[in-house]
Amino acid sequence: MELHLQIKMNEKLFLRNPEQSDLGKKIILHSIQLIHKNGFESFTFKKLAEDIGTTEAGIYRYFENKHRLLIYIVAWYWSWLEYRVTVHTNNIKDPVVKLKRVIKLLAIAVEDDVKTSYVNESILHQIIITEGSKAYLTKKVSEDNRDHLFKPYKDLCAKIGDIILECNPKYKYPKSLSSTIIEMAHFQNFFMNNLPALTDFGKTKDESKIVAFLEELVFSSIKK
Amino acid sequence: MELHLQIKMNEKLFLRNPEQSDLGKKIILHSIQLIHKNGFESFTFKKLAEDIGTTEAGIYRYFENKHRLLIYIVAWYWSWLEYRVTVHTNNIKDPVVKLKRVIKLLAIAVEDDVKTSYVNESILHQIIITEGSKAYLTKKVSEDNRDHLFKPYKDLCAKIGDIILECNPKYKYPKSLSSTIIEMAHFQNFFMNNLPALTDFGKTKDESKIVAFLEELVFSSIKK
DNA sequence: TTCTAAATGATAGTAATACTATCTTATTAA
DNA sequence: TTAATAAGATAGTATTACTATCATTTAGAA
Repeated sequence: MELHLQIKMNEKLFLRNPEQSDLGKKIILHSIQLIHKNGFESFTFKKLAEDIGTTEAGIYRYFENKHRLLIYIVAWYWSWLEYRVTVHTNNIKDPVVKLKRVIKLLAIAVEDDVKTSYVNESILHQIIITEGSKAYLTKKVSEDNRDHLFKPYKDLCAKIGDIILECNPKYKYPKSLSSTIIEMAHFQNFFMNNLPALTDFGKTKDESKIVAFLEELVFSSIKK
Repeated sequence: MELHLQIKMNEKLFLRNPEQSDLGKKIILHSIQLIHKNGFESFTFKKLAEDIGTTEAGIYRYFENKHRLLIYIVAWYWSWLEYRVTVHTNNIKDPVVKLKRVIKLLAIAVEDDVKTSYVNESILHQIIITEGSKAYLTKKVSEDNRDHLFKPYKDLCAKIGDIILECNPKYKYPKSLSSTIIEMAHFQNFFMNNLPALTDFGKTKDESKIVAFLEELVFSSIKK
């Protein structure tokens, strides 16, 4: 049996659904590669079009602008991660074990997932680390939020917050701790690889150290 | 007695030192205002020049490009914050009290500091929250780091890390916890004001709740 | 199978951005 | 007083971020 994971995306993220055509899938695939290679700032629809072998106008039929495309990619990532969290915490009773699994899913790089052939999840993870917060760190954040563009992120945050509450129903900051874990899983990774003085992991580039740090941080906070 | 605080900035941050001329100070003052008003993405040297009443070329004599100017502003902010940390933790013996003061300095909005007339510190704080991480979240981060452009941030992180170690010399992650406090002081503020579902502070916009959250996070982690 | 609508390709064009260059005038320090 | 230095004025270029139009291909319904 071959599984195909299809993530339902908010219609406001795009002008034409990129999942429903070859060109659309190419746009996602190649934009992830290009952003990973050169960074979001130097990423343009022109370069993307050349990369794909189509024209700028072709891209604009799918996405209003490159920021919307970034939000799309980021939203896709968070949806996919929430799916993985669901799968990996499913039959587990102990919320502490659940939370440990979640931390690993957040902090450990993934292997490419065959189920979604037009997305390369391992480089996607790298992109989210460097570019993810740019999706919301803008003047338009409230407007975009009103259009529910950040729903996948908020859903994931809520889900992890619930697991935290399962561990300790009296803990006062489940959502803030949840967003802290999510952000720090990525930022500590970025720091480890690029500004190691901001971490205690040196240049080991060993993600399991981030996991250990986050576990200590989280469980000392929420223990009853 | 009138005090004038002069922060010595890394020479590589600029082409011509903006602190040493009227035009330079205007560039800093007005760029902070403009970035605050419209966001970094829509900020251009042309608009800045018009705002000041000079020409684009004039700005380019001080800063290579707008990203360098952002790094300058961010670096200035971290230097200034480290100075404030030094002042406010000076004669304090108890490292726990010190660390609490630091958390407040990080998380509570400042009033404009008369000592540095050409910088508006309160809106600067707002800018750093929204735009601060864009200074290093780029493809050039290693290059910029080699030029020591992030030294003020790293110095502050080290300083807070040392206070953490004073609280508990055996704590294993002083620097990572330090960078976590710094980043979360800002991110939780941004979330509270723009994406409140990611926090437990609602739309109260009450910074003291962020302080309470961070204190609980930090002190439960480092307690012996 | 044919018709029709939708998607794509090809091309052009515009305003703004991100610079660089040059020349002149004002300021200031030796 | 002169000689450097900073600033102002102006111009120009390549790239970016779009929008518009028309032709061609493709896919689905009649």
